[in-house]
Amino acid sequence: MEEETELPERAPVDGNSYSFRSAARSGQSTSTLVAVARTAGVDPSTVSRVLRDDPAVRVRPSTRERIIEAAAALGYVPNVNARSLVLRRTMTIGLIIPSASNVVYDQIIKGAESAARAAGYVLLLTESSDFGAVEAAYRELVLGGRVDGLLIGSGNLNDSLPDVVFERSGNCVVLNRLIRGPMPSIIEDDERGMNIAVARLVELGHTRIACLAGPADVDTATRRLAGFKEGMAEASLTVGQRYVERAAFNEGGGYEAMRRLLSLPSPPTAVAVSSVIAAVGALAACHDANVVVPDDLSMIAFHDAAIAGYLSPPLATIWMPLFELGEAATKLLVDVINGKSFASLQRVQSPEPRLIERKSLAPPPPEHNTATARATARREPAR
Amino acid sequence: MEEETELPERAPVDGNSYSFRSAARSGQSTSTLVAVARTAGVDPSTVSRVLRDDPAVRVRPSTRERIIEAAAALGYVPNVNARSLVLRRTMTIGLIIPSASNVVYDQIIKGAESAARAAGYVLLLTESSDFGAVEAAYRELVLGGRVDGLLIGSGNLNDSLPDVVFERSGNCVVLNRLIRGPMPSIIEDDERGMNIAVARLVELGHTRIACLAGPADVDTATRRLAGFKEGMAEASLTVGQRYVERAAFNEGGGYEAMRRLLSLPSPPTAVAVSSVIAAVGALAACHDANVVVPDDLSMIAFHDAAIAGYLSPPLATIWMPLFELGEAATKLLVDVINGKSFASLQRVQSPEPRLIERKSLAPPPPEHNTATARATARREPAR
DNA sequence: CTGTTAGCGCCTTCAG
DNA sequence: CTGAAGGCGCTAACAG
Repeated sequence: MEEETELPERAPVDGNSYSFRSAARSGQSTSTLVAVARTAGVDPSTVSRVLRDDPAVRVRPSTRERIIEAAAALGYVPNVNARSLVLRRTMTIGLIIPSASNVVYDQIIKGAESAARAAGYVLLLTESSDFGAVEAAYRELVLGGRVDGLLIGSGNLNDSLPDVVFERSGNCVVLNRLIRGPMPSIIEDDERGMNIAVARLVELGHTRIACLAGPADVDTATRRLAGFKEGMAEASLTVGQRYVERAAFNEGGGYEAMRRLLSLPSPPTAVAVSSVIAAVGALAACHDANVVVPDDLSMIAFHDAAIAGYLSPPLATIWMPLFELGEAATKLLVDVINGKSFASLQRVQSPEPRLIERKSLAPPPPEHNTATARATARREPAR
Repeated sequence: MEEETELPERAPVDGNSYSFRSAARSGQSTSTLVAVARTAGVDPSTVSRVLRDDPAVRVRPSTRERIIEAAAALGYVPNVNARSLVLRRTMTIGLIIPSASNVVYDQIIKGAESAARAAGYVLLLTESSDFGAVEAAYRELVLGGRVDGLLIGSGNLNDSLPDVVFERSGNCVVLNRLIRGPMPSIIEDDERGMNIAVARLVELGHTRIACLAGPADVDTATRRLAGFKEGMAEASLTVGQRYVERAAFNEGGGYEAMRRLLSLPSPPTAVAVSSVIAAVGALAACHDANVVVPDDLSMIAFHDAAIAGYLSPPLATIWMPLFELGEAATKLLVDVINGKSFASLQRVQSPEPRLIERKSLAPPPPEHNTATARATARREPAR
């Protein structure tokens, strides 16, 4: 079955230096509207109208055909810059996110791309994490006329949105972030998701439930924590003294925070983790401390991802409608761009968050077992 | 320590419908070159020259200052469409990749972005996995004049590169893929990386070494497999009958392939996995089959990523210069765009691939132990 | 129904 | 050293 596609075993490297200068060197299509018009024997404006399916024109079929043929023959592709210049719109939407390699943003991107395409727009992705970059992006992209609007998925609450953006405050939608001010913003029901997680842990019989929350300056983290507390209150449970840990949304953050929770005099029997990636680290901390999930500790994480099903044990998660968030944000932005009215704040409520049950969930261990396990755990050396 | 940033406990949703139409509705800066020229009392062309630091101009300082001030006061941002139209270059590079949420492409993107910025370009990211999309992207982006060139990181060997792209064959660089034809292409030394992995396993005393390779139509997978065989040959080891598994580069692929390897009559004592993500699945398969890594089986994966350090056990990897690949590809493309000569095929050779040692590596188990473990393993139920 | 004209905002020869 | 003029490729009123 080893059908190797033929390839030099070790391809020649840095060989033969070419220096071909392609015809289309400047990167632009060589044939223009006038070229097409000439070969079709009509006026450029007619070509423009026909090629754009301008409804306000009814050329005779033979002419239309001639034009289409000429365009095809010349490989004509309209120049978007010229078009944007006169139309004053680029049919491009900018999306600025902290990091593309993130299961969360991946789904958001796909949703945004889908909605953009449906509305006739293309997406221009930019990575950057702080609002300083947002300002730069706003200038370069929106003010520079490169895009018609901007989806902003970066930045945190403590940063203030750049003045330029606020002053003009047009053509922007903030995504997955709650922002004060006139700018429309669209988020998920993070509280609801966390409610569901806590409710499940309560249902299993847990009372000593911890929350491995995200950083204090990220509002999704704050809203998830609020949902956690809400869920605990609804179950008439108190949130333990040191049962709320703030940590970065990455493996290292989850690892360290989990270590702190496990070293508590009276550690939790369940933990709701604010992010799948942090949960990977949290699981690692459990392994290192000989704490068995779910026997000693139940774990559930916010946001579902393929990897969750392949951890040890497979990790229960809360699925959130991230694709739909990307879609909704894009639709909202398109409305903004077109001057339609819109709600200043929206939550994506459907499909509903749902629990993905996996093996990391179990009833709490009998009391004495737990104490013993933890005593052992605390003596384990650090990683 | 719970410094919650103030927020409505549950913010009002879908409330007050705005319909403000911002001043900059069309998304473009309102102030133009002529506006700046008027308020500065000079000619537009002078403003243009000063603002671009045209070396062929020495205005008197006072004039220059007046211009700069006027531009700042009006918040002037040049319109890139107009500029591109006349310059015939957009200073934008398109990057087309299968999926952004991939630790591999993440690093490539960051490298490309860095090099692009350094050369005065911005990156336009597009996600799509097949060459059909590449064709569409080439038309829309390159021929449409939206970008000056295209970095192509998608597609596989069995697809043929679209005719348009081949005919024009300008302003494109293929990245992480080996392509026949005139188009420049830049890759990593995948063979070398795999050599290192095999060498380490051999050094530990393994002889029954398997390769969990990627799909046959992806050339990186094929090159890694070639490196595997090369490494085995160098150690005078034979590659076992069924010791080469082809699987998708994802968790599920790794899981299934590993299951097949473990169910072999005489299973391997070590496995080199072609991708970290597949390795996550492979590890899960081991857990499910009660095969202990590294006691029963050593594992090493191609490409390093943060998550590798937080798996159970932490997974040894081969680090590859992916950031540098992105950088190099971008520099190459910039050369192509500028008509400079370039090598048709390049390999990124520095920094060198290196082994990241982690706990998934150990000497092979004593012979009889292994047999027993495997007999047990085969009786385990499927996940 | 089709051609004519006038720009969109900017850069770049040219004169002055 | 600065202003004037033309045009990049396209679309959108206008005429005809």
